Amino acid sequence: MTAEEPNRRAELIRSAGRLFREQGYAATTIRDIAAAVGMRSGSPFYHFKSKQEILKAVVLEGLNSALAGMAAVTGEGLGPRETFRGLIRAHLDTILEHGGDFVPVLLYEWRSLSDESRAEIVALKNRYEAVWQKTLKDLKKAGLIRADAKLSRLLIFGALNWTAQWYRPDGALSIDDIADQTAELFLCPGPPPTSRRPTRPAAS
Amino acid sequence: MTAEEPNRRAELIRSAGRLFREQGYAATTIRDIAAAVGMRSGSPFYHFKSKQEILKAVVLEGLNSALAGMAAVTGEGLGPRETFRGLIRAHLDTILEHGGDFVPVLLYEWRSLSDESRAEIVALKNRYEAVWQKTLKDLKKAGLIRADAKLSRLLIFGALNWTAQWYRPDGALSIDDIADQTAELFLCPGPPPTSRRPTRPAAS
DNA sequence: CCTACCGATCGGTAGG
DNA sequence: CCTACCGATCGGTAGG
Repeated sequence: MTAEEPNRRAELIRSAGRLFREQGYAATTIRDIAAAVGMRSGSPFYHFKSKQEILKAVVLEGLNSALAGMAAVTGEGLGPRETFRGLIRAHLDTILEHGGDFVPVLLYEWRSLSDESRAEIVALKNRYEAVWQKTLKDLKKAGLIRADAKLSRLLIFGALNWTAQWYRPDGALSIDDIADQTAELFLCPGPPPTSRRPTRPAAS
Repeated sequence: MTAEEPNRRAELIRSAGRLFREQGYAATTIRDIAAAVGMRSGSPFYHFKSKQEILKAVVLEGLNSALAGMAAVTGEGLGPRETFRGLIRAHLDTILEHGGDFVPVLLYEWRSLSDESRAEIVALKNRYEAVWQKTLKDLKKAGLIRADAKLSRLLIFGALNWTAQWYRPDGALSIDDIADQTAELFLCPGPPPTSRRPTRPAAS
């Protein structure tokens, strides 16, 4: 019995994530969440103090999986170019792979978090963005990226996060396709980092 | 008295747009909207049949202003390169300029629309996207764009729509800056359309 | 457009 | 984790 409790809690988080993503936080009732895991309306409060706590748990789940995916990339000791491509791929995986409801909830229900929850989340979010920012700054310093580092990050995040709205697993584009083309878009043209070619002066 | 009714209705739409954007549709009450324009809770129903109708009106407002901005660009008879840049600028204007609450509501409250409202909206949305798609196809055909036309549109929409989350009028980047750099990102490098240079074969 | 109100639903709790 | 329930709020309406 006690061994099952973490599972029930995890089930609630997973179901809540899906419902929050589909309907939004405010439009999802405790009764919806309870029914999705076969509980009665009062029972989720055995696992969570409030509806807000469920939202926070969902968002934390998304943030932690995003940070884990990121750590797997940065731990490989790759160069900035490969790190960049790996971060894109990891970001898309976190958002798009089956069960990827948590990060979209973070993105689109940010305003529904209580001030206290938001404060707790923001530190993790900053850590995530800081790693991206460092990678982009390195790329910019090496002349491998076209736009400004900070604007690049914001535009990339937008492009990637928006995939949650149109990506279909059975569509024409695989996650890898999207990752590759997004990376190429932001990187300066030219072959892999073997022969580095500095900026060519503009020919008249 | 009768001359003021359209104004009151427009006020309701504007206030509802702001509230929907800030709090989300489900979390905004009729009482919130009424209070924002100095009405009592029952009075908005004199102007709208239901809360859903208010949402539809807000979204239609956003879509129509987006289509108007687009028409102003395409009506100038510009080349594909300039049309592209103009569409980006118009899109950002619609989202970011003061009072730009309507389109973000469309983007983020899409799921809150009733099926009937959604069906009514989707035709306009398709028109908007079709113009973009045609411009991008022309650019691709002319070798002026890097990625695939359809993917380009989806990535651009993502990058542009995401600006609603971070753009600040008093920030370092103007709307023009963002428009310029986004356009340059997607366009093939090279000087303006005077001397067109075809794809250079990859040097070893 | 206001007053007064209704039925339904919702987050949350007590007590087991 | 269920039963039974409460207070509050919400979308919407009647009648003026």
